[in-house]
Amino acid sequence: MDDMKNLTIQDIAEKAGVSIKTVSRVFNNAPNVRQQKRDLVLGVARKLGYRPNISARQLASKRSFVLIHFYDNPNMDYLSGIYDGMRAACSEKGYYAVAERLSLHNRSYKDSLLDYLTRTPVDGVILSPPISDDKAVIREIEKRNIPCSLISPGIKKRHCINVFIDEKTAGRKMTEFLIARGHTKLAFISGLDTHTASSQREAGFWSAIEAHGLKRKDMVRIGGDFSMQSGFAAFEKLAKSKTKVTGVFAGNDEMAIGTIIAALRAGMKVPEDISVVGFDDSAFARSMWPPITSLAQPIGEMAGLSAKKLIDWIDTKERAENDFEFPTEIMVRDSCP
Amino acid sequence: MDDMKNLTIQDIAEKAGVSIKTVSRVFNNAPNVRQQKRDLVLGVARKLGYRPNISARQLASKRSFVLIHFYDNPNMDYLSGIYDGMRAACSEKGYYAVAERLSLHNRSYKDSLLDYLTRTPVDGVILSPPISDDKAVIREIEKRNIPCSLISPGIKKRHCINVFIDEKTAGRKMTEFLIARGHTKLAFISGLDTHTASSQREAGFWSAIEAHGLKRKDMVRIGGDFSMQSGFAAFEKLAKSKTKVTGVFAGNDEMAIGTIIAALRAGMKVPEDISVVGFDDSAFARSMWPPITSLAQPIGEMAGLSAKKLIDWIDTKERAENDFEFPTEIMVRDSCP
DNA sequence: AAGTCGTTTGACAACGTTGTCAATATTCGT
DNA sequence: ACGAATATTGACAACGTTGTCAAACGACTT
Repeated sequence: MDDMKNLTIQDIAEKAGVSIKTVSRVFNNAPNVRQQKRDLVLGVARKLGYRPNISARQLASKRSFVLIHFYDNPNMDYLSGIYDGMRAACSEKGYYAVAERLSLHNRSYKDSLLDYLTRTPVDGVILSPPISDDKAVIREIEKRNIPCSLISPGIKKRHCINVFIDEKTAGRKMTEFLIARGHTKLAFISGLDTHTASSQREAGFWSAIEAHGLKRKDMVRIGGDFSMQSGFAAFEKLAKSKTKVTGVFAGNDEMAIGTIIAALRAGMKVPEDISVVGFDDSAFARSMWPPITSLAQPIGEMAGLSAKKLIDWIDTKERAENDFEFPTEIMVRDSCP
Repeated sequence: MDDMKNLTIQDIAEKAGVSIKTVSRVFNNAPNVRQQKRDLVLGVARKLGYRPNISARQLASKRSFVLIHFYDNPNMDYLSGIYDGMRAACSEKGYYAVAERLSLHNRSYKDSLLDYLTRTPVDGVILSPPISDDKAVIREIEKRNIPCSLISPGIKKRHCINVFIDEKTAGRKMTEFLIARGHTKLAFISGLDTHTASSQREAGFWSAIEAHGLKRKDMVRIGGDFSMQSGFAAFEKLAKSKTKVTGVFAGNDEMAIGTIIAALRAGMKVPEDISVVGFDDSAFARSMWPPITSLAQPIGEMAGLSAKKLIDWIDTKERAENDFEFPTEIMVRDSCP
């Protein structure tokens, strides 16, 4: 079964009666090929099941056909959403999707970035929070003229593609959801300060409070770090607080889980005694008991669009648009029904 | 910064005063190169910072330098352990690590496998449970003469590399741990039946029960499916059971988490009222509250060895040994201190 | 009908490695 | 010390694609 000789551009050229260069042009969507020949070549190629050899392509064109996603936040659910979206878009265009962790805590992260970019040339880069806000990283990429797309950046960069949701509106929407459920004393558990989106969500929270005429002093603001642990700790602080909140807005699902577990341990019922909402709509939010009401962003589509626009940029060497906003949706579940 | 001309084998050959073929030999660890020249070439290459061009290498050698890990179980923690281990071993040898989900539930999974193997040639394959027990998948890989390594296979295949822990002994060890803590009425929550390792763990459980003269009727066996949900359901069944167990052995950490959450909801304290142990030592086991006592297998090392042996096999075209057993360790935490 | 200018096509040389096989060193046996 | 055998080296042609540049083709103009 191993003897199936692989087809080359040569074979297709012969069968179609054109030069190999024309076949090459067709497969690269190059301009200046008569439609008739294009169809002919495509027909022959499809019939024979030809696929261009990647290595030869890379070697000759000095392009790698690789898009890389640098991340730091190890939220697996979010990551695999991005990866899936990237891959779908990439495979459609004959590109490869790669993911690489870049630890910002690590002092030498810049070295590893450089090392990586030098070692394995990449044609395009996607950055997700918190790296999408790291100026040093962005500068290095820019310096090399590598097209770059930022997912949910705190500040949109005009020389990058920016793909995002309106974090503030989302935060506000979620808060209004709690208010609409009759909660008037709320807690907000923030994420890390390095994560700009987190503060925007918080801004949305306060804007909802204000818009609905609720009192700021009925609100409790707790600093977390996106970890389950910090959600747990947040509940402990809440329990000690004089303000008895009935609704908790956690900056992400993991902190929501921590909060719920702590509440259960303290003998409270969720959502009867306290309602909790999360953010990100992760798998755990869905499989937790009770399942957690959470704000979903179409992260797969966002990453997919990132990849697609990046590929356009690489192929045409220019960008049409820069900014792409995506809608969000509240997934209503038992933790705040 | 983009103008740094990349070094080629040619440059190294000139500086070292040898032919390009000799440089090539050195970088491929080919035999029949005098040590003196080898050192010379390596020295020059290191000084200049030369790295072989992957594409050219692939093109000329008709090898892809890619090891792929096919998985189905989407336990992110386990997966990233495998990925990290693979990557460390791969990058050391100039190989690439790729991971690809192969959904066995999906009727067309075989097609996607074929599609994948045809599209992107791979030099070696690593399969993890439950795919490491899928005869059809293994057969397809074998048919193409692609070296293959199985992680924790139910049945060891003699034409594959097998990397595993002694599941039965591990199950027994964990059970004896519970018994040593004074628990005499136990529950075992099994995983999916398709996961052979799970039944072996269970066998270990029963063998410990027998060896310690405990009564089978004091034990409750509950069928789960590795999900948090099923751990939750398991506790509900336990609560209804006439046998009041004090120790629960969950087949993996997610079920352990489900069980604990259900116990908390029912107003029980963990570990005071009921002790729970898990399996896999996942990140969630560590960050849960209480943190979960769990059995750790060195999955990263296992995957690393898989990759290393696979590469040896690819490079030398023959296998030395087949089977590699790894030790396990109980990570004692608060859920059963 | 000839000239002009863009559009389409193709010939052929890269790209940076490894494979093949012949040439040259080195070692060994006597 | 002399072949014979073996270990080491190198020249050069692949590998399958894209880049370059010139040739051929069209459609217009005049």
